Amino acid sequence: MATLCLPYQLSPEQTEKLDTIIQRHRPLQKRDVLIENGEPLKFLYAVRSGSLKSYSLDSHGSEQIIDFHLPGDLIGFDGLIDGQHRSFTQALETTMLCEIPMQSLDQLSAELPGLRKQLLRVMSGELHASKTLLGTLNHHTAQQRLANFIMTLSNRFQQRGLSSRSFRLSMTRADIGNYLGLSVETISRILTQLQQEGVLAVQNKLVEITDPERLRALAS
Amino acid sequence: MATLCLPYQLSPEQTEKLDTIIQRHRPLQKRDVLIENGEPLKFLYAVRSGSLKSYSLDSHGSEQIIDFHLPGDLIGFDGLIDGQHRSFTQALETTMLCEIPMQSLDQLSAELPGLRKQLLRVMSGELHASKTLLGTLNHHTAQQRLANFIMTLSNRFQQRGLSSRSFRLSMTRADIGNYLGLSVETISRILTQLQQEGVLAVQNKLVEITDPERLRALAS
DNA sequence: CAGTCAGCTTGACATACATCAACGATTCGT
DNA sequence: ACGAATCGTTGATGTATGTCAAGCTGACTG
Repeated sequence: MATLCLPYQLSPEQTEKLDTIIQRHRPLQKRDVLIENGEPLKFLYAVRSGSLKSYSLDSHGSEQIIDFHLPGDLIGFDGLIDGQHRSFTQALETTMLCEIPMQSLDQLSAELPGLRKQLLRVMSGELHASKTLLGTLNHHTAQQRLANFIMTLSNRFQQRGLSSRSFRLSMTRADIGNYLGLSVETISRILTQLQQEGVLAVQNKLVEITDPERLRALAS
Repeated sequence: MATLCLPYQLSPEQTEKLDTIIQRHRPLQKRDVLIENGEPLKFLYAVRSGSLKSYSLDSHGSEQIIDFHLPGDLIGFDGLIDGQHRSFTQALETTMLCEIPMQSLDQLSAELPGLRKQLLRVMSGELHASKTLLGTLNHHTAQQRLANFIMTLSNRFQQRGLSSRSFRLSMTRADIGNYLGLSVETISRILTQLQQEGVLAVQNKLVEITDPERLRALAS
């Protein structure tokens, strides 16, 4: 089960130890809330299938989407700072999770240097991704942002052994817009535009990348 | 020395152990480059005085500022993912640093659970700050972004026991603009505007917050 | 199976900010 | 201490993207 939930390079011995602390979580339905802001951090979660979004609420109570979580992702790192989750996390579709008790994880990471490094590596990777995204959003046009978003999804699916050419956008256009700092209308317009240019084939939630090379070029 | 470089709650015993591995680094002058992209990650650095900026170069070779580092900050976490620094880091003024060998830190963190937690906490905090900033930049006007930037600096200075009311902007207007995704001209215009409204008193690099309440209101 | 509603698309118009340009103010190096 | 370069300010103009409005489509529900 550990290999399903934490698909990283660990020795068989380490995997076995991990298995003893990882639990299966009940499946979530679309719109189910996994984590509420301010909740004590008792578990990290690993996505087995499905997807989720994390968001915070600003002073006016409107959603600010921080991240989308795909199969293989770990959820909850932002709460390590003070033992409280710092955002809401909600399922975008039917979703299966593993649940990893923080306390056991901490104990185990004392014994296993490999696990310790792995955890740091995952966090470091998230940090880097987040900072890169910042740069991307700051200095790019709407088209570049969206192209970049789709490339990033494609890459993440590929890393998990799923199709990088065609996939389902489980989030709404509004979610994408919110995440990229663009309006729904702009997302919609650019998707049709990319389709007209032969870069994508879009059919509702389904996206096929018909010209990966040009998409990559647009994303830079 | 450890207390200077890593001003976190650690026991005297832990502090003493840390002291044995922390080294003083030669002072940097303005524009000196501390870290080059792709360099192997041998040390983490802690800022004792002065300030630095981290940036990456996009495909056209132009700078994307990722972060500013103030006294008390730790530099280098984004490199843990694969043992390579993922950005350039350059001094904005004369700057004093401590240098912490990664290898010793790793060994030490196996012994000291408190240190391990502290490291995770720092990274988690950075992750949270970075994701919050993302939300801020995406959904706010130029004025709100700049107000937020100045509030954030103010808070960070306060945490380090420095004045939160007046401080020096060691980075150029262009740096601020780059970081916030705005043009130099916009930064300049909004600074004069905030001054006219009596929120700030700006004199070249020196900023005094004359109406913290209104600044906070603008930043939200 | 029909009605409803959330999600998506498309068009017309408004605006915040970028860009271009010129000039003033500091800082830096010799 | 001087000249040169970098940095900062201000004004005029352009444009990408937001906002408003209307209609369309697909999905869930009773």
